[in-house]
Amino acid sequence: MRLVIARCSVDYAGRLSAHLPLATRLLIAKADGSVLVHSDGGSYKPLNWMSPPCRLTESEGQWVVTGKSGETLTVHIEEIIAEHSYDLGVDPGLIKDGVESHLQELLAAQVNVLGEGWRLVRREFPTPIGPVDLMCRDGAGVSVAVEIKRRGEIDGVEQLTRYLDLLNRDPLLAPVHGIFAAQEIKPQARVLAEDRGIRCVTLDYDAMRGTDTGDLRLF
Amino acid sequence: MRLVIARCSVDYAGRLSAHLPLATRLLIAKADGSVLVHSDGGSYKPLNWMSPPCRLTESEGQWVVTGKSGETLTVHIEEIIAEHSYDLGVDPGLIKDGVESHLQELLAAQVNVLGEGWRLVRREFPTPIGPVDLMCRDGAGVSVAVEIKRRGEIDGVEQLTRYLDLLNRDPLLAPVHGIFAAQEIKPQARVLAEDRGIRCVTLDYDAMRGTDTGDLRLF
DNA sequence: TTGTTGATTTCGCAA
DNA sequence: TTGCGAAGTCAACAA
Repeated sequence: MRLVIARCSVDYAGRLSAHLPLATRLLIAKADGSVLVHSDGGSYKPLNWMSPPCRLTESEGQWVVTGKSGETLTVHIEEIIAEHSYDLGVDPGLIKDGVESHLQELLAAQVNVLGEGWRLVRREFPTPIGPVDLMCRDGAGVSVAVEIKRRGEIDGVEQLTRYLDLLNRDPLLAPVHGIFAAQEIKPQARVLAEDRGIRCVTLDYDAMRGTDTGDLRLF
Repeated sequence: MRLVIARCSVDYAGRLSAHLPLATRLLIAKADGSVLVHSDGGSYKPLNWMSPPCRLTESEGQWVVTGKSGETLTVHIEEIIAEHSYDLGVDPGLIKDGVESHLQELLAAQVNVLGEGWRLVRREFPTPIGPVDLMCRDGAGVSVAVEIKRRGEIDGVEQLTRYLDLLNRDPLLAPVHGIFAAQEIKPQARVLAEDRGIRCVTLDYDAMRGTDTGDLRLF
């Protein structure tokens, strides 16, 4: 990995065009040929960059990085303030815990929190337009399709609506009710869901993780 | 901006939990307190990070970065291989050209390419659930709502469908037809749109930009 | 290889 | 401040 502090201007030509006026920035050239242009602020996103696969061609006062489909990132270097190079080796990678699939696991093990006497039919219930997160039957034996999101927005309601439209054409299943479950539900999504007769449930990840899952399960 | 090359392990605890085993990495501490942990590969996204606003607390062999809502990024530093510090100043920022709003401008100036005798009623035509990108009338005077996307996916078709449902309740406008226009339309989106009687149009940004009079290429 | 979905998305605009 | 849609989104996973 090469780190260069330089006064530079940058031009990108690809799906869009972008330009950065002359200023002092950090240039990172990674081992795979990718280049990042960072300023001393903003979030983790560089001001400009080229993703791999790509190739860096260096000439006097200019870097040209060419991407697979012809995009180019051109860095005009006015002055190099510092330059360092290090061998980092391959990174062992990130281990995550607490994403949407975990929510699905937890709720699948605790469908009783949706209502008295509910049971899980199956996770990832298949339909021609994709799998329903959870298929349940409520206390009265009525089918309920559950869509689980970390953040509940309109798209999720539309997705569940398409599933329900389809599932309700199956006389063996119909009527199929719907539940939209998320850690956080946006007001517009809630309004749309309830307007369509879909029940909204807010999930508490920490509470679900802490709950003993065995005590109310029915088989 | 501080650049540190170090053998370190990293733990994040926030909306999710994440862990990085011991390895050599680049640590970037920006002026606003944010911290980025980069490896020598991947894309522009760091392995782990903390977005501003946040605060970096340093102690012997350990950085603790605390975010506004209590998330923490903890970097356990085993060995510092190199450390540099630079004053970059404030960046003048990025200038972009070629995004969705430009597509809308271009098509608004060339609605005749959608059909003989078409005219623009207005851009950003207001409805209670948000503005329609373009409202037109075709050669026969029938209203047509146009939704423009850079990438046409199912969400965009759903969005246009909601507009059409609403607009067709207005007897002064009805019947209102729909056009889904994008630089690239996903097959599923095309099928759904055409199933609902919405016409799909693929836009060529370069051709539209190069055209004065509107010989837009339709595929 | 292609397509679809989630994300500690981030970012920008408007109400 | 909040909400919502766009992004050069990226990245993981399935078909």
